[in-house]
Amino acid sequence: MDDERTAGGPAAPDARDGDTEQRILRAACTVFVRRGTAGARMQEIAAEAGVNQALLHYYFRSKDRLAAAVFREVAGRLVPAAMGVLGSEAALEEKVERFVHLYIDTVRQHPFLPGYVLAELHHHPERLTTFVDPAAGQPVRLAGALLQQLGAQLRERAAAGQIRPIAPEQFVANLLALCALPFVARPLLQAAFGLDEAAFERFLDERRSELPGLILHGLRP
Amino acid sequence: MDDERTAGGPAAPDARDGDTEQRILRAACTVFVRRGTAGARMQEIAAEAGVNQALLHYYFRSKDRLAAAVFREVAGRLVPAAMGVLGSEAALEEKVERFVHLYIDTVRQHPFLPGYVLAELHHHPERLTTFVDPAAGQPVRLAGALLQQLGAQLRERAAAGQIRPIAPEQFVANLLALCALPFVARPLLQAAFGLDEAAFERFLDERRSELPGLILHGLRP
DNA sequence: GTCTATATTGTGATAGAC
DNA sequence: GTCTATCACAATATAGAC
Repeated sequence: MDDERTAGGPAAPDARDGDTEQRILRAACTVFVRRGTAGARMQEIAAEAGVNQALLHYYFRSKDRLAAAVFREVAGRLVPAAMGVLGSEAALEEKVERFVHLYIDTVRQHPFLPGYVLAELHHHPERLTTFVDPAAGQPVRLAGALLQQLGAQLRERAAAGQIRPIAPEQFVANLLALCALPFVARPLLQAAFGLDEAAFERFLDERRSELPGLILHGLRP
Repeated sequence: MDDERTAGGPAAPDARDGDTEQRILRAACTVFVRRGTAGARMQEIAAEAGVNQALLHYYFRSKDRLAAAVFREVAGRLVPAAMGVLGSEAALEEKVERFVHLYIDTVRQHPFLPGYVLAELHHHPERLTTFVDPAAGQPVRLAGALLQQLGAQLRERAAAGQIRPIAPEQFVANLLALCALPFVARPLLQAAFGLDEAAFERFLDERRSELPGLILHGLRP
């Protein structure tokens, strides 16, 4: 189960790919996301990385610093991309579809990621500083430019009679909710609906194609 | 912050209301929901209950058994009620509105509850047996009667041209998503939208009144 | 039933050889 | 940089007096 190795660069001295710090960080991501921060064990991370526990402290000093590094790593993947979509110049329909597809396609490969990020923010709100714009001290301007731009877009459409008025905060919350919850609640849904892994994947496929239409229909006047 | 006491029954011998086992269980709920199972400490629970740590083991034997009791307790509050609404004989519009109001009104008093339940199901899927119908071995018949009844209702409406067709699984997932996520993602939303506690409460008010309409509009043909 | 004291791990972290 | 060995303490669990 461990110690699987890639083809291996020709000059790899000990048959383990990548430099050690990266391997440890990747292993830590796996374990922290799987077990949660409080449930993760340094020993399990070391084993997953194929090194011993002392090296973890050599590179990251303490479990808490390693946890912070992990959070930056995994949250940094999705959040900026998602905000990029919402803050782009695209039309509303385009934004919704791109957001849904980006979110589901990305998270599918790491199903426990949303649950980890959200739980971590509950237990360690200070990690929000990860997203803070150093200049403004504001969480990466979702509160600022993005929300305002989106709000203007929604008001325009409403004024033209194309959609019903909706606050941009509610709009973003709906989008996030409909995309994220199937992953966060996966064990519950699989049991309640009686779905095995394959059936759940089909459930996600169906969602991916139907959500954009559903969201936009909900806004029609 | 602790040791607050009620008016007190006249025959209360040591001025602490309720019997000890109940006090411990309630304290355990508070701490487990706040910290998560792995992060909860027996000592903190003992302090919260106003007793010492040994009593926890006297009544519940081990941390794991206490955790199981807590999960039964808190999950047992909401899940059956929500399923009762969805499985009732009411019309679709009625079901949606009652579900949204029930969910938001109930969870508002325990904001971290959904996050706890969902995280717990990730880390301890075996707790799903809490919901298992002892007879059928099926998770409390959401997979069975309820889902079928709801599916029939949705198909009828679609056949009458009143809504677009939708699988009952997707419908339930949407309902749960739109209600639960604001609580699960509360720290993120508050920061991203720049809302203090009072503003977030208003955000929830708005959601409570707008969600039913939004959900039903999303289904129109 | 409830307490104090203590046993017994588990777990993050460090020292020091190589 | 990487390892083995070990420390120090936190946390669950138990023993036994009252």
